[in-house]
Amino acid sequence: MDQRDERIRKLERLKEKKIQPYPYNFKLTHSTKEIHENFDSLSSQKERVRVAGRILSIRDHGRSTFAHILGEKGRLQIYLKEDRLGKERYSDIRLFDIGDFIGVSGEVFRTQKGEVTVLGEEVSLLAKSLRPLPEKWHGLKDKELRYRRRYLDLIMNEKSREVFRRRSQIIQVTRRVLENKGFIEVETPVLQPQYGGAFATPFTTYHKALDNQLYLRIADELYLKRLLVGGFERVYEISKDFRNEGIDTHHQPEFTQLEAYQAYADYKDVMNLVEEIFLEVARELSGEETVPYQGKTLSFSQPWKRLSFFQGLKESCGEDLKGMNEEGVRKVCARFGLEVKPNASRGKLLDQLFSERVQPHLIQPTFVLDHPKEISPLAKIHREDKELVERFEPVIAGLEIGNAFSELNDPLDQRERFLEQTRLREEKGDEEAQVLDEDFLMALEYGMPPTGGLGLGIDRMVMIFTDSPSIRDVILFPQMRKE
RNA sequence: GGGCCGUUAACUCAGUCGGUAGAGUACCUGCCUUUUAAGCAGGGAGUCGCAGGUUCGAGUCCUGCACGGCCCA
Repeated sequence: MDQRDERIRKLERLKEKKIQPYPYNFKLTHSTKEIHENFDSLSSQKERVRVAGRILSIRDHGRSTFAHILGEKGRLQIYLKEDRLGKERYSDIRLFDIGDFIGVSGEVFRTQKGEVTVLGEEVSLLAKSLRPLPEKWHGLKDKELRYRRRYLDLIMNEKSREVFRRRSQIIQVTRRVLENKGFIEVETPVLQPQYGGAFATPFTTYHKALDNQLYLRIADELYLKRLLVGGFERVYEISKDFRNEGIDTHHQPEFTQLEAYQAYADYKDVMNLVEEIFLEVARELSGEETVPYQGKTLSFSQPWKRLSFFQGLKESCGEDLKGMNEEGVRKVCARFGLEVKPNASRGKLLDQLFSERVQPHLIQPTFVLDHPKEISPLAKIHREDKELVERFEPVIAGLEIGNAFSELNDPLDQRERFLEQTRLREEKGDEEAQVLDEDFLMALEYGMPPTGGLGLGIDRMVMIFTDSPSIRDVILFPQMRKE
């Protein structure tokens, strides 16, 4: 008989004793944390409290029993004695198991060793658990189990609970910064007849009634810009995007992104916004402007370092690649031993070179700016250099955290850029090349104000602020292969 | 995609040279009314990831596969 069978046997015995194993509610007076925080007044006034939680451990001493329960805000010890509960009720608790939810009422006291404890006058079963929890001392370590059965990870690992509390806080502070600046939160389609706004392979799906192929969005960008055409001046959306790509420590096919668009602003204004968001989050979470990450100390004090794309390459490669043609860039890649695709365009090669040679060394928060035009089809031409665009990517701890532009609002130029993408798709077989979107172009032709736009990868941001080495650690239910 | 490592009881892990499958926690029975990984005594618990192969004999050696982790691309 395994432990599950044993618990089902107890369930039967509970029913024989007319004890409902799954009652409907329980009125609480305090959380487990509040019992600890208000212990002095609760004990001096002999106040009767009602608390609830999951049993984590049981220490049976015959006619008395200690147990720890786990509430959302932490552990609390309870003490049950035969002379308090009565013989009959006390015998009931032998049918309780680690993992069960119980409710307890009684007064608080401190044990001889000083631990805050609730002395139970009444105890009731709130939900019977049929499966044993992982071991109390070592907890749940197996990463696969932690991801696949996240609920067990959350029960057993306080650190994991803390990551997801912080995730909520990070998003909350980000929203607050935007709301304080007058941004409004909007929602745009997840199911799109035409995907766009990023270089990525989409997931496709099908709508029966419309008899349409639809795509899960890879970005919110093109819809949010339509809202700028529509007259909203500050909009943002925090939502899931979907990219049909591989999975590794920095990528998940389903991830959360913030996108924000501000009319009459350019990319320099957006840099200030990014600095402000990160600084606020850092202050809120740690009370400081620095954050530890994987053994390093990151400083979010303003202003961040600024490094132009080609300057970074020049320092790394020892020569200026700005005017260099595709063949030349390919030679540089070869010189540094990069494995490049034979059909990669000049832009792709430059991008790969930067990602592999420069980006990993950018530990402190850095804006990489002024990218080549050909890898930035939605960004406006740089006001001082027609080969570049006004774009930046925030890089922290070698991780690309986002992407931002002075948004391209010249509809004729935008059409040209889309056509260039189409050429890359056809001539170079670039499957991630962007798709010409007539409906979006039409919107632009009605006129979009000058706009600064931002995309921020929320999951990676949470990694930074929770000192997590893998994106899987900050997503509650990461995608896994089926078992 | 490539390399390395892992998969043994519900959990955390041992398992030597190929020779009867182990420990701690958890579970069950008994004792114990302020314990702290409570304690004491006794007991039950396994598709050794899956499929082949070598062998008198495989958790252990070989091959393939699955899942996971780390590193590289």
